[in-house]
Amino acid sequence: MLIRIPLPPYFSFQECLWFLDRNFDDCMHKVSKQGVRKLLEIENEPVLIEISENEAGLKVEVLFGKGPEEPIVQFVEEWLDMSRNIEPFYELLKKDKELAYMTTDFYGLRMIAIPDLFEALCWSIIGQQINLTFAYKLKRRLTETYGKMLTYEGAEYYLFPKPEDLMRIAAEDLLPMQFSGKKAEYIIEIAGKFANGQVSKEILQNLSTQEAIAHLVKIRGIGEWTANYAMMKSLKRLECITYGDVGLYNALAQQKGFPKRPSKEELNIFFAGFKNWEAYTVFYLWRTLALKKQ
DNA sequence: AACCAGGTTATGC
DNA sequence: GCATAACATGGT
Repeated sequence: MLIRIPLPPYFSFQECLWFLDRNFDDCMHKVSKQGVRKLLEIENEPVLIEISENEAGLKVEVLFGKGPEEPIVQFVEEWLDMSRNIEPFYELLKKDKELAYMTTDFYGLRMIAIPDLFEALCWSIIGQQINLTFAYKLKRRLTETYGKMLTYEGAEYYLFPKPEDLMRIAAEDLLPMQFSGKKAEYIIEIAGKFANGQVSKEILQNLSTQEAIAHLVKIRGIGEWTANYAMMKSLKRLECITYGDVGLYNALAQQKGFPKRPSKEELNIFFAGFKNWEAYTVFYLWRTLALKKQ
C-alpha cells in the first residue's frame, strides 16, 4: 500500500530526517538513504512503514501488515508535526538577532514527537542525568528485551514495551542492563500506573498544561524537567519549557550568552519573546548543540 | 583523571 | 525550605 501526504509549508523532510538520524543509535526507527522505517501498532497488529519523499510530497509505504490508512497517516502527521503552521514561530525567530539564522539553517525542521506517552515518560526517565549515547543504549536493551519485534528483510524492528510488559518485572531484572536501581523502580511503577489507568494520555489531554504537570510530578521519578519534556514531546503542549535542562542551558549560553545556570526568571524573560512557541524554541536550541559536532 | 551528562529522590539541618 | 549525596557509566 502506498499513501501520499502533501507537504505543508515550512516543512523539510530532510531536516526531520536529520534529527531522526543525529549521531545516536535510536532503536525506535531506522534511517536509510531513502527515508525512515518504523514499526507501528495499528489495531493491535504490527505495521511496518517506510516514509520517503518525492516530487509529489511524502510517500508512506506499508512494507508489512495492513490496516486502515487513516491511523497511519495520522501517526505520520503527528510524529513529524505536519499539521502545524509554524510561520508565526519563524516570525518570532526573525525578531531575535542571534537566532534569526535558524529560519534558514534549520528551515522546515519540525518538533519530532513521541506520541506514546508511556514511551515518552520512560525515555525521559532513562535520559535523566546521563549522556545521550548511554541513554540510547539503555533504551535499546529495554526495548529488545521486552518490546515486540518484527523481522523484515533481515532487519529487526521494535515496538516500545507496553506497560503490561514492564509492570510485572522486578527492578533487579533491569540491573544487568545497567539501569540504576532507582530508574528501574520508577519505570516499573509507572508501568503499573498506566496499566491500572491512573495515568494515561487521555487523562492529561483533558487537563490544562499546569494541571497535567502537577499530576505528573506526583509520580516518583518524574520531576519538573521530565513532566515538561513529556508534555512537549507527547502531548505537544507548545508552551512547555524544560526547566533545569542542561542541554538547553548550554545552547542558550552559546547562542545568547546566557549564564551557565540561568534562573527561572531569566528563562521566563527570554521565553516571553516566544509565547506559545516555547517548546519549539527549546527544540531548535537543542538542534544547535549538534552544530559543532559535525 | 576529574568532571559533566537533555535530573530526581532521600536525607539531614 | 534549602543544600547535598547518591545514582551508573560513557564521553571529553
